[in-house]
Order: sequence, then structure tokens, then C-alpha cells
Amino acid sequence: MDDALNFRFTKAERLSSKKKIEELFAKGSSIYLYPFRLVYIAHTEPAPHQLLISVSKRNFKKAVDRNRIKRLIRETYRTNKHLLSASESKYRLALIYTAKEIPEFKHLNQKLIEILSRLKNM
RNA sequence: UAAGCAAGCCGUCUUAUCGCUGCGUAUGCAAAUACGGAGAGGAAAGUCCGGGCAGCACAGAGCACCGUACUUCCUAACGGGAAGGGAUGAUUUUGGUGACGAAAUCAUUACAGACAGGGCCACAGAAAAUAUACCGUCCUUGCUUCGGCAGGGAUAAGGGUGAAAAGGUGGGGUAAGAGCCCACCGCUCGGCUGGCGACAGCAGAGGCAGGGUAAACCUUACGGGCUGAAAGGCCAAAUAGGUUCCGCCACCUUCGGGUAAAGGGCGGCUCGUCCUUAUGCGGAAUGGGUAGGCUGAUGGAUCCAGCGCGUGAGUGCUGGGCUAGAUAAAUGAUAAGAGUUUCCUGCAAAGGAAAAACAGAACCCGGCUUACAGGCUUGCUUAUUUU
RNA sequence: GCUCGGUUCGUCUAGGGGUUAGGACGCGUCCCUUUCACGGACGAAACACGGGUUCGAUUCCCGUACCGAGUA
Repeated sequence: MDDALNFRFTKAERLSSKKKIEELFAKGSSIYLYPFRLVYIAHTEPAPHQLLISVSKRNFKKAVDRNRIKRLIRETYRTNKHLLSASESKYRLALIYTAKEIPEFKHLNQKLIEILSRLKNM
């Protein structure tokens, strides 16, 4: 599977099972790099990397703001996920946005590249 | 032309690249791929009302509880809306000695009942509701130092208090007073007329028959069964357990049991002793049902136009259109350009900078409330200019 | 998504039409003590916001904002 230049983000790449999410938060490890907290766990199923994005309702009261941030994060992951394709094991990931301001795309992009590189070098 | 008010409408656009979710077509067993076309709002918000829809409950009636409250109408329904009535307030004009009345315009109005019943009305005040008279006014008796003092009685006109003081004004009357009497204003009552009705008008009777509070209890009338799509319906892995069927047990028996065998515990091992052995083991089928999936679920009290009815909210007919359907939850990101507004430079042309609101569907509708940069249209009022 | 409840000194609370809005802890000043603590006296300090009903509202009604709880 050569997905080095695959910028798609399909349903299979989203983490939506309640059980798997509970397992991820119960057993997973985490990396903190402002403004993100990344929770991850390796899995052995044939599925690709799976991602969940979370923005707290406590920090952003308006649904418009939460949607905006989640969309920005999804775009940055979509354009940078090839960084993980060289990795041997497959991960389940949860990206939690912890800052209290609405971010700029460029800044977010740079931070996401940093945190994905760290995960890759684990 | 400018400002204000009211009503209605809009509330960024284009291109390129990379993406997301349905739908249609084609290929494919399928996963998926390709092409085409679609993809947030006026409030999607708050969840304050009402309805559809669904499950459960239900003979009928009453009580309790909750809600609503001028009238008529609109509507599927409403606590929403329309038209009207009353009340209150403001302004202008006007009548009257006065109390107060009349007309016009504008604004506000949760506006049933206080004679069904009790309850409450702080402080102040004599008294706060069946008037125990504080000051005062008047009559009278006694005393008097002639200034008054004390007692008995009449009096709600005046003072003062209060949010509110027991109809008001003018006159007569009286010892002083008082609807005690009269006129007017107001009030109450029944009648007639107009209006579907709220109510209005007219003439008459009654000296007036008694404060406020029901967004406190309450009374009356009307309405309300409870629960919400996380409702409800369907399909259905793996594991465990349920049911049914099949297979698997050494011998004797007087059917109570006995002997043997297998496995396990105690024990270093043998012996010994104890426990278990069809309520078991294996296989197949099957019902419920978990994860998960499908449905509910997007064509409707629908939208647009025309004609008609109605003062209006609305409504009838005809023609045309299809306009999001996600589910850890799509509708996006980046770049360039255009347009709008504001500011700066500039005579101008133009250039530069900044801003672009409130806000994101979650079963669906009808309302209400709240938030909102900027713009457009119509009507009314005021001001200015031109003809 | 749906359904309930609450908001009173800095904090925790009482009060449910007329109050000087009460109490505890905390804070400040003074007294006591050689000093601190304890104790005593005095003081400052609050009804979320906007309308309405009423003579009068923290209290009753409506709306807004914020906080919290329940429900798979």
C-alpha cells in the first residue's frame, strides 16, 4: 500500500467506535505539545491509522468555533499524514486541542508536523 | 436630497488545486473507482409555547394538580396572530364659576370576578374598614384669679398623617355641621335602542348602598392522560448461558446397594484415606439478545407565480418547481482576483492599509424571545433645494 | 438532544411583600498578654441583570446572562 501521496481522509481513517475510543483513553500513552495533546495506541488490525479530533466545549462555547477548529486540524492531518506512512506499526490517535484561542492555519500546520515527527521517532 | 420610524427583502462573489457527505449513471462478486449534479440559517440559537409522529395507559364521571383569562375571528393547534372594545397616560383644541366634560392625534395595556368566602394592608396617623373623635367647631353644666379649666353632649365641614381617610363642585340649611335638602358631575340599578359580541347611546329610578390587594389564597369559565426519536420497528457477529435432538457409562443386584475403573486432594513415593463421575462431556439445530448495522429520516399544515374572496390575520382555485440529510456527526482548507464599507495620501485620476456581523441543521413543522457589520425596496413624518 | 434546579458580604449560608437583610469562618482597628495564640469590644463588606404587578419587590410574574444536576 503506497499512500505517500494520498491526501484523502476517508471514513475508515476516522475513529468512531465507542469501544475503541474507551480502550484508547484507558490504555493509550500521550504526548503533550502545545496546543495539542496526542493520545495514541498501536493496533494490529488491517485498518489504517485512525484519528479522532476533540475540541472542548468548556473552552469554546459556540459550535461555530468548535467546528472551525476541528476542520482546520483535519486539514492539517490530511496534508501531513504521509509522515506516519513510513512507520511500522499502525496507530489509533486522538488529537485534543487544549488552547483557548482560535488558531491560524500555518501555525497549526507547523505544530502538527512537529508532534507527528515525535510520534514517528518513538 | 438628508434624518427618524414602521414593514418587507438580502446578508459577499469568481477561478484554480487538494478534500468531505448523500444522490444518479457506468464498471465491479464486493470493497471501491470514474463521470455528472446537489450540499446550513434568518435566526439553524434559547428550548418559552403549540402541533404532527411514535410507544404505553384508557367505560364514563368527579376530585386533585398544572395552564390560560376583554370580545369576535384566523389556524392542525397555540400562551401566537388579525380586527375591534374598554381603561390609563401625553399633546392640542374646546365648553363650564367649579367639580369636570367633549373632540382629534399618539403611546401603553397579563384587561374575568373584591356583593362567594375568609386573609393581609408595615411606618405614620384619632381612626386602615361595622369609624370608640387627636387638634378643631358648636351647645350646655359647674368652678373661676375672667386668661381659662373640668364634666356631659352634638359634629366627619376644616387641620395634620398616609400609597389610600369613607363620593365631588356650587348653593340652601343649621347652634355648629352633615346627601340633611336642591342643581350639576360621578356612581349604582333595572329598561329600551344599536351591535354577532366586548360595549356604546338614550331616557328613567335611587341620596349613594361601604378603600386596596386575585403576577397572595380563592371563585368562575375553558383547556390539559403520561413519555419523547437516546421514542418505536427490523436484521444480527464473537463469547457465555437457555431449549431441543443425537452420541458417549464395566459388572452384579432381592433396585436398598455393592464391587471395580477414571480423574483430583492430602503425601517425597507406595500403601492408605477423602471427594467427583449423566444436574456430566462432545456435536448439531434453534429462540431471546449484546457489539454493530438498517429503518424511523426528509415530498411537506412545502415553495413560487397568477386570479378570486376577506378591512385583516388568512383562505380557495389553476399552473409550475423539488430545495441538506450528517450520525464521535459532512457542507472545508490554501492561493489569487473582484465587489462593499471605513481611514490615509492626492485638485482629480488613482494608490496604500484595515474591516466584513450574529452565528452551524441533528425527526419535522407553526409561532414567540434573544443576537446581528452592512446594504436594498416601499410607506409615513420632519427639514432643505429646484420647478 | 431532552428535562429539572439555582444565583444574597471575600467564602458557606438564613430570610419567601414593610427587616438597620441575620449568622459562622475570614478581614481591619482597639483591649487583654513581656510577645504570639486564645478570648473580648467595635467596624467594613452582599440581594446576577432588565422590565412589569403593587403604595412598597431580595421575596410575586416575564425575559436575559451565568452556574449546576439528571437522563444512554
